[in-house]
Amino acid sequence: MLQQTRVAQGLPYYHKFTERFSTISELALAEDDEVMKLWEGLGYYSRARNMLHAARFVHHKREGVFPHTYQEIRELKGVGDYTAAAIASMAFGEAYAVVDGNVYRLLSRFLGIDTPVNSSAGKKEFAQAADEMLDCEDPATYNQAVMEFGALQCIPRKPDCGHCVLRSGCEAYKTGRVEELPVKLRKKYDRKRYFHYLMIASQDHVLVERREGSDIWKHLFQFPLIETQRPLEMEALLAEVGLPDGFEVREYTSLAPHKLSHQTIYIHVLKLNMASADGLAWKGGGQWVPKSDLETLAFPRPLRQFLDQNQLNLPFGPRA
DNA sequence: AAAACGGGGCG
DNA sequence: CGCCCAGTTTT
Repeated sequence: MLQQTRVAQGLPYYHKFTERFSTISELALAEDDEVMKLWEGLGYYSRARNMLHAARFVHHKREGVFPHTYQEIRELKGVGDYTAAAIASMAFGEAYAVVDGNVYRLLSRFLGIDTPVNSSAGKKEFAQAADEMLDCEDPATYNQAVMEFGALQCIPRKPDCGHCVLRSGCEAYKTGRVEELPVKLRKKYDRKRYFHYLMIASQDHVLVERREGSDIWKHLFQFPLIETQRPLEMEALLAEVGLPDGFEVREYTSLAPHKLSHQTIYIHVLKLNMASADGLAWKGGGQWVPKSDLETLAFPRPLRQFLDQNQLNLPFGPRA
C-alpha cells in the first residue's frame, strides 16, 4: 500500500482496510469492487488488485497462512525485491537488505555512487552495495534504521550535514557532492489528453462504465468517454457523438487540469437527459445505476471530486 | 532497458 | 512547477 506513497497519505487507507478485514482470508473473500472502492483516491490501482490476488493465493493455496520465507514472499503479486526484503527481515528475521528511495539516497551519498538510481545498472549496483552494508546480526533493525535515517537525516534537499553522525565517513560530504546525489535519469515527456465525459441521466439513473485495458484508472468507473487529441467545444462534441433524438443537452463544464506524473488530463463533462420514455438503453456497454449508488462505486479522483461537488438532481435541471 | 502507473506535499 | 514518496509490472 505504501509503494511510492507517503506514509501519511496511505495511513487512512491502511486503517480502513484493517478495520474492514481482520485476516488475509477475509480480504480474499471480498468482492473486487469493494476493494477498489476502499482504495479509491490512493492511486496506482494495480496495487489493490495485486494485493487482492495475493490474498486469494494465500487463502486458497496456503490455508490463509502468509509465507515465511523471502523466496515465497517474493512470489506474491505486487511484492518486489523491496517489499519482500522488508517483510522477510522485519517479520521473520531473514537477512535481506531493503532498497527503497531513502536507501538509494543514503547509499549514493555515503558511498559516492553516481550511477543513476533508476537505471538497470544502478538498481543492480545499489542492491549489491546494500547487501554488503547489511547487518546480518539484526537485519530488521538495520533495515528500519537506514530507511529512517534517509527519511529524517539524509533528506533529498539541504540535508543538515553539519549535524550528521555519518559525516566523517560520507564520500559525498568529503567531495562536496551531497546536493548532486543521487543521480536520477531525466523525466519523460508529459503528454496531454482530452477526456470528454457524457453524463447521461434517465429518470434517476446515470450511465456508467468500467475502465478496462492497459490505460490509467483500470477497473475504476467512469461515464461514457470521448477522448480526443484536442479539446472539443460542446458543438464539436455533440457532432462527434451523433446523439439520437430524445436527448436534452444541459450544462457543459470543464474541470481543473488533472496532472499525473506522466500526463495531464483535461476533463470536460457534458450533462445530458435522456428524455425518451424507453430510456435506460444505450448503444454499447455501460450500465445504468441509480444516482444513490454512485457513492459506492470507485471513480478516479477528479470524477469523484466532481460528483461530490455536484448534488445531482436527476434529471438535470435547465441549462444555466 | 524503458515506460507506465496516481495522487499529494513541499521548496 | 519539478521532484519525491516505505516500487512493481508491463512493454
